[in-house]
Amino acid sequence: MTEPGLIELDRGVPSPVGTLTDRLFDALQRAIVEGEMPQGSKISEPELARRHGVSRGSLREAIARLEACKLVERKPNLGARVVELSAEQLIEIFQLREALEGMAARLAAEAMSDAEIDALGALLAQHGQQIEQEQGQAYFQKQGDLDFHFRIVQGSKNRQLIALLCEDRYHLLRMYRVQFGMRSQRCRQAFEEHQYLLSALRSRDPEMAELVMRQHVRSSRRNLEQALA
Amino acid sequence: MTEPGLIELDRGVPSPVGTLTDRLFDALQRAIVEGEMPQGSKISEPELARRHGVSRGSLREAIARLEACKLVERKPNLGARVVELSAEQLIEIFQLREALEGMAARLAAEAMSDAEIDALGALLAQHGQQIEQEQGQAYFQKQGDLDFHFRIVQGSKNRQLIALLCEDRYHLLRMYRVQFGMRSQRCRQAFEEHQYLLSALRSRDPEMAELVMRQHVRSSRRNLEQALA
DNA sequence: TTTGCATGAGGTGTTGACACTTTGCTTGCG
DNA sequence: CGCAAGCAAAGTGTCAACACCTCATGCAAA
Repeated sequence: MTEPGLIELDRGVPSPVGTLTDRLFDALQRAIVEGEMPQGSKISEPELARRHGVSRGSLREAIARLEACKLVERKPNLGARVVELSAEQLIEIFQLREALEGMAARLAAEAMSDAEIDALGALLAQHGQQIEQEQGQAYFQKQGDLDFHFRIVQGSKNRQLIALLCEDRYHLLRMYRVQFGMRSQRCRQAFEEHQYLLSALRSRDPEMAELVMRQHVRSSRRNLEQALA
Repeated sequence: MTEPGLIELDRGVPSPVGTLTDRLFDALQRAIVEGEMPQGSKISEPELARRHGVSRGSLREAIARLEACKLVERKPNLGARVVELSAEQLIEIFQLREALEGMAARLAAEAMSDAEIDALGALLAQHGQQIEQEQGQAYFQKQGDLDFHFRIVQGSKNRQLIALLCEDRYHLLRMYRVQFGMRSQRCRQAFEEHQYLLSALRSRDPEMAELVMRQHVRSSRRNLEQALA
C-alpha cells in the first residue's frame, strides 16, 4: 500500500527532497512506466532539459540511471531512446523472474520472520476480499500482485536479489504491467498460487517455496505467450 | 581467450576508440577489479579527474556506470567509495549466480547450436591439458573457469541474462576472483563438474543442465564459506 | 575542561558554453 | 534525371566555472 513515494516534478512546490537528478530520475521513470513517453521514442536532451527547466548535465545523469534500469537505451553520438518491449524480451524477462523469484522464495522460507509471514497472510486475505467484491479489478489487483512478489523478495534478506528486483528491474516490470495491462482472467488462479506459496513459507519449506514460485511465474509466462499469439 | 579488449587510458596514443567516458569507465573498472583502487576507498572527483586529465563531468558519468555495475556506491553530497565485498555479500552473490546460471544452463541446453557445444568441448579439453601439466595454475585456470561460465550464459540466448551476467555483474565477479584469489584445491572437481554439464548440454537435457549447474555453483559457495571460516 | 557556534577549506551538485558528430537537404556535376 | 560532394541545422560529448553542502578546525562562553 505504501509504496515509496514517487516525487512529482514540475509542481508548484520545488519538491525539497533529494537531489535534482534524483527528482528528474523519478519523474522520467514515472513518465516512461505510465507510457507518457512512448516506447521507442527518441529523447532529445535539449528539449527535455528545457521542458523540465533543468540543465543538460543533470538530465544526462538521470538518463544514465534510466539506462541502468534498462528503461532507456543509449548509443554513442546517436542519443537515447525509450526501450521497446518486444514479445521475445517480455518472455525473457519472465524467465529471469522465474529464476530470481524462485531463489527469493527459497531463501524467504528460511529468512522471513513469523511476523512478516503473518503480514503477508493479512495482505493475501485483503486481496481475497477485493476479488470477491470484484472491485478495483484491473489496477488494484495488479498492484496487489506486485506488492506480494515485492514482499517475498524483501523477505529473502538477500541484498543482491533485493537491489536487482526491487530497485534495478522493478520499474521495467511495472512498465510491462501498466502498458500491456491485459485483463487477468488468471486473477483467481494467481490468488490461489499465492496462497500455496504462503503455505510453503509457513511450513518453512524452501524446496517447496521455490517450486511453487517458479511454477507460478511460469504460468504467468505461459498465459502471456498465449495472449500474445 | 579473446576477452573484449580493455582499453588502456593514459598511454601515448589517445586510444581512438569509443567515447571518453567509455575509456574512463574501462580504466576505472580495471583499476577497481585489479585492486589498484582499494575496497572502501573514497573517490575524490577533482583528484581523479586531474590524474586522468579529464573534466569532472565525464568522470561523473563514468562513476555513474560503475555504480550501475555495483562496483562503487554513491551517497548524495558525500561522494563515491569503492564497494566493499563482505563475506555475507559474497555468499549472496553466489546465491544469485546459482539461480541465474542455473536458468542459463537450462536455456542453453535447448538454445545452443551444435557448433557452440563442440567449441565448448574443445575449450574444456584445453583446460584439461592445462590442469594435467599444472601450468599457469592460478590465473589461467580461473580465467578458464570464467570463460566457461561466460559461454554458457551466452548460449542461453536470453538477452536479459546475458546483459545481467556478462555486462552488469561480470566485473564484480572478476573482482572477487582477482582479489580473493584463493588457490583452488577445487580445481579438478570443478573441471569434472564442467564436463558433467557439457554432457547434459550434448544430451539436450535442460532439467539436468540446470541441476548440474546449480550444484556446481553451490559447491563453489560451500567451498568459499568453508575457506572464510 | 567542555560544549557550542562560527569559519574556512574541500568536495559535490548544477549550470551554460564550446567542439565535434550525425543527418537531411541543397547544389553542382556526370 | 540520378548521384555524389558539400553545407547547414540539430544533437551529443566535453569542459570550466559557480553554488551549495559537509566536515574539520579553532575560538569563545559556560
